[in-house]
Amino acid sequence: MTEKQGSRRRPDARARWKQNPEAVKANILLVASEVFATNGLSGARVDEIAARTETSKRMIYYYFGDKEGLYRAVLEAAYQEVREGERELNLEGLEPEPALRRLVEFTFDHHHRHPAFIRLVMIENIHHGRYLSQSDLIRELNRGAIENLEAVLDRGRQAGIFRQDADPLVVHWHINALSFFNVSNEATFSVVFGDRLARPAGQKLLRRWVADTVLRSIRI
Amino acid sequence: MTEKQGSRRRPDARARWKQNPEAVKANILLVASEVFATNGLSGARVDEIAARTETSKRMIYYYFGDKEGLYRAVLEAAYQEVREGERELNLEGLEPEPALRRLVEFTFDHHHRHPAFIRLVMIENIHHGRYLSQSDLIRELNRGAIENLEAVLDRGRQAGIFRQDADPLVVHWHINALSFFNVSNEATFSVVFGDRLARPAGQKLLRRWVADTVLRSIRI
Amino acid sequence: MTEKQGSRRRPDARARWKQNPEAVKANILLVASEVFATNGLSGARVDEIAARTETSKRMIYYYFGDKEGLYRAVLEAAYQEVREGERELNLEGLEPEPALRRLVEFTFDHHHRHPAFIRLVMIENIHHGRYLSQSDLIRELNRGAIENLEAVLDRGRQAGIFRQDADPLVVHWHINALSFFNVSNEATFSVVFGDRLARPAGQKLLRRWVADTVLRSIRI
Amino acid sequence: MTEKQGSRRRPDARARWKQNPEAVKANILLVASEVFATNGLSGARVDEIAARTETSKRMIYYYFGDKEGLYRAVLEAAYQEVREGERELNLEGLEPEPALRRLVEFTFDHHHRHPAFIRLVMIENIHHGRYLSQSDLIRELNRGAIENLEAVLDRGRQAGIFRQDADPLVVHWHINALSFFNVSNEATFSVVFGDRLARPAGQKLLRRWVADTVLRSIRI
DNA sequence: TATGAATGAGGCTTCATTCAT
DNA sequence: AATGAATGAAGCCTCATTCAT
Repeated sequence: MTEKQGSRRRPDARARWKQNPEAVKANILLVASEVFATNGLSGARVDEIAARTETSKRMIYYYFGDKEGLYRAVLEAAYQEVREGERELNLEGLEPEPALRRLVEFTFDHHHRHPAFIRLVMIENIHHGRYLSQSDLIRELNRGAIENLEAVLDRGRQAGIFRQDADPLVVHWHINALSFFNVSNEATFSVVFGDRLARPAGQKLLRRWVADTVLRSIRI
Repeated sequence: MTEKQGSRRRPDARARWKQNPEAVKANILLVASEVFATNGLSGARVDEIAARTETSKRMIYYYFGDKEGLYRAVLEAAYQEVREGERELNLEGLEPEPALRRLVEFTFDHHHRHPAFIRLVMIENIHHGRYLSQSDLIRELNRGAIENLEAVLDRGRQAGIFRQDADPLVVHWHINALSFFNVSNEATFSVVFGDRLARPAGQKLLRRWVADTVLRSIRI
Repeated sequence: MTEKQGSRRRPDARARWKQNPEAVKANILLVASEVFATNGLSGARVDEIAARTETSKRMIYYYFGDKEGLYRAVLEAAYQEVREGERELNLEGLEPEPALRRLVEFTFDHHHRHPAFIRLVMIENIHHGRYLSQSDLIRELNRGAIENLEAVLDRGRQAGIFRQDADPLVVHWHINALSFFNVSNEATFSVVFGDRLARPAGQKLLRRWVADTVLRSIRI
Repeated sequence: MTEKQGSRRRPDARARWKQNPEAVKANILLVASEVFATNGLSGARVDEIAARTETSKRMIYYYFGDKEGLYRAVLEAAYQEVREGERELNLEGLEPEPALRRLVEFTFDHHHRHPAFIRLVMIENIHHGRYLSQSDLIRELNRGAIENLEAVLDRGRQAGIFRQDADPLVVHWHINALSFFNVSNEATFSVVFGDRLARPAGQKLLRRWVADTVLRSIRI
């Protein structure tokens, strides 16, 4: 009697994925994210993605249409995941200076911990932002980032410790430029100038330098 | 008889290239640089490079071995050209602060004017600096950059206006990070946050901000 | 409980098809007929047929076995529909000449009004009549056509106005050749010689020409 | 000495084709013509064409771009070959009636002897003349056909034996319709009505019938 | 030194069909 | 009777590279 259950669902490894579209899609996205981040859009091989997946190449086309569709989905998922991480920051409870320092350090650490995301953004820039511009979702996701920062700057200005002309977009640009470059250009920078800044001590130094620099740039 | 004449009396545009290996190589490099910068290493097509060249596909293989060899040559040529531009700076004649500001502005402008070079570096980072690390030439080229900066910082320190702990490598990193990101991430940044900073007024604002920021970061 | 209600109270458009095998089959045949006529057997896509249907792809296989089975069914249905149209002609009440003229004009008009049928026959000829020859039904359907014509010719012969050697099969061939070609080759003929004969005035001209020609060919 | 020749050109079977673009292209076209005529555009397989060729699949793409490009080339070559056959007719030396009869019989025989061409035209009609309309060459080729016929009709009219209202385009249409249908619909016609008309005696009968019919249709 | 022709390996994608529920 | 998910085989095409002259 209970045997019936057994015959109804094979509990083998493959069957776990089958008939579970969300899991299959998530699995494909995860693998594709790695492969695209490692090899770029034209460098990535659909065959390699499929091979590292729990499912087949055919399902990639079933769910994502074509290679570009998969790349777009990977890009959206990456931005989404990243922005979700930022929600937990809760800068409102801190004084302006500590809040800003925390935001910088968070961004620096975050980019450092997510090189695959950084590489996807680099790749997307190689493609002139063509695929990103096709996504409405991503534009929305990023509005919030500026608003959070603006609130901190406002409080700092009212407290008389931040410059009146501090431009949230410029400060956001500033924080991201340093945090992004730290990861994106690590390879060539290390080849040319040695890896002193890439090693733990160097990263600690840079992290402090970046936070100090940003604060100095808007302090009165 | 008449055939020989025919081959001798063709001083047309194409013929000028032939029998002149250096010119042929330079022409190939110029075209390849554009194509690689636009499409990346795997995205570039040897056929497209050959078609846009004054010579034939066979010559690419003759002079550069294979696609990767051509890419390496393009990379070396790009770094070389860029570093040559920096020689004319002559910071020695200026006071430390103006000298540093000039260096920052020069770097910012330089990167802005050479997006193809920036893109080649981005592409090389996507490839983990693999091809750059094969080039001895490039490592040498860049030592000088640090030395120039170090001299300025030394003078500033001795004049008592720059921090004692100002690290030339970190300052170089800092200047480059901001100037590089400005070009490398223009596409995605504009898609997500609008192109206000990418337009002339925005670039002017950023240029000043970057110079101010760098100076503030090392001023006592 | 509430779920059962949910499934019972859905008398919407789609549900009307369900539980009614004949309607489902007819719907599939209608759609498949259009798609096969437009794209040919190998050019037609099962997915497209399914998508334009009120039901699902699975039902196509359930009712028709495979793509070829569906094509065969479409072919049979098309011939059947066409022959049914011919029943209403009632040539017996007319004198031989008017009867024959009416038959020609009817055929000409009929083919003109049923390009999808013509195209299915063209497609079947591309396939060397392979699928048609598998259908016993179709052979039967067509015997009648000859018999009708033969009766008219007999009456004309006995009246002394039609040639004694008028061969019903040849005359049938003749009528159909002209009426069929008019539709089947319209595209290429228009491309090469212009569409003068394809436009209404041209069709009127051809219709008369065809009827006249056929009559002249068997008149004494 | 003469050995040098031997070492310069390997006279084996494959080498005959190599380095001889026209021969390679002609070989591909010949094979492709058969395969497309047999299977249609979507039914034809590039792999099959390549396999039956003296060269490789790659060369098909080298010379013809893609499957459709090859199909277009086949179509053009087929029309060209057919029209070249018509040049030798020389109707000017004959009296109007014999000239017209000869033209009809020639067309009838010609279509009968070139079923592959007929099938290509059928296939092109299935595709709504889409590829034919892309060819400027083909339109030109066919103008001549009408002019030849017009000259014959003119002479007949002046001799008082042909109808004044005989329209060259309609007569051309008429001749072709019968000759074309004879080949294009042989398969389905035989399936439905038996192959009496398809066998030699039947073809002889039809050939005479067609010529008689056309002459009757324009005789005064 | 130079060129058009040639190529094999592998890339992306689509197809008719079947499975699990 | 019905459906969305799944699939293997095969389709078309492109790539970097080499050959023959």
